[in-house]
Amino acid sequence: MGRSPCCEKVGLKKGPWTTEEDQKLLAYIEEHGHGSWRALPAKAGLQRCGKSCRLRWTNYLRPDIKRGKFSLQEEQSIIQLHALLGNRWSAIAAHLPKRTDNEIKNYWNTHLKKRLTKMGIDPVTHKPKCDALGSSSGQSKDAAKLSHMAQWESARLEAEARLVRESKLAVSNNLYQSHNQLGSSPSVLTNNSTLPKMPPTLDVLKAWQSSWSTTMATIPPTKYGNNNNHSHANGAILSSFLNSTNGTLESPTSTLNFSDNMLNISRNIGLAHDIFINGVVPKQDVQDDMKCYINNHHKMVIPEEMTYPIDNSTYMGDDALSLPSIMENFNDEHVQENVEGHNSNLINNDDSSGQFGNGGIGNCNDGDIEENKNYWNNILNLVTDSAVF
DNA sequence: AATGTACTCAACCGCAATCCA
DNA sequence: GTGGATTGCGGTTGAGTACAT
Repeated sequence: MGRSPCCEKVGLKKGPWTTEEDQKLLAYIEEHGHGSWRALPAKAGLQRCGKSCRLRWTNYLRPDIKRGKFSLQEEQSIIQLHALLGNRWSAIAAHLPKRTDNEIKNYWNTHLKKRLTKMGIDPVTHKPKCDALGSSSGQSKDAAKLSHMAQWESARLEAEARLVRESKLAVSNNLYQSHNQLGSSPSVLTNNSTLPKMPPTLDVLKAWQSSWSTTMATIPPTKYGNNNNHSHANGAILSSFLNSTNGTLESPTSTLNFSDNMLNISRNIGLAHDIFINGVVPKQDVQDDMKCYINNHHKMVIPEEMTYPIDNSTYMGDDALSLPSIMENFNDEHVQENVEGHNSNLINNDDSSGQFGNGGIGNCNDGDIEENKNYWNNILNLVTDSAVF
């Protein structure tokens, strides 16, 4: 039988869009929003299928799209993210503001892939091609560790990307609602059926929490000590984050509106990320403080002998925030800044982030860390050099 | 100037996931 | 629980352009 076409193809135009078509589509979406792509072309007076309209909008006409040459930093980010995520362009795009997955994919295929190949680096594995056979057992062991780290980081990035997307959705949802409440010009947006659905935030966080537990449980017990303790600790911290919103999200009419909540939660995940992933470890009294807080507020007893997940050599000093102070600082004006900071951690080629070096991911020993650093530095240096010439 | 080749990137295709009645 | 509709995503195509011969 074959697959039925996504829409009636007879008489529908294909190929490049004309400026007139662009204007029609833009005008329609500006006035009505995009509820159903299937019905949109007819309403907008376009001889196109809905899918084509959606694509044109998401990849070209959307106002929040940056076009033009990729910066060196963007290139570096794409290479780093591709090494971790593979061809998951939408996940990569979530970390590159204002760039579409299609654009990144094209740029990778036409520029970066070739450049890496020229450098003798396999664009799929991101390893030097001469190492492709993985000759010695030590190398394959390292490769396995890196692969494990990549998988782990990949899962985290995916959740983070999803959170960012949902946060954006929530913000736009609030904007729509504010817009309507202000009694602006009539719009289809006043029709509830066309409003974006509230994201399943608690589900996301619970999935996140569960992913922490399961992933941490797979990490071998080297510097992390007892894995079970870690998954419990992570679960406890994240439970407290969940419970800090009383187990439910405030309604948009409460003092803390939905998007604020999203930002707060994002921020706390970012802070948890700093603590557990970036290896930022508060000193002992702050750790005790955290345990005490969890105990008092959530009736969860944290065993005294619980080891901190990361080597104390990465102790961050007196500026460390205790969990209670994190909780109590929900509404400060730096929330947005912090969230953005955490989201862009990966983009910064900055060792202080610890993402690719300083004891950041999983159970790296010093050798692994050095190797990772060297690997990335090599790639980035090569990219920088080739970009100059 | 004409022709061939390589490159770019917008757009398409089709599968998979998700939504919803 | 089910099936159709819708949306998201990654792979691929091909028209337009730049460059080489």
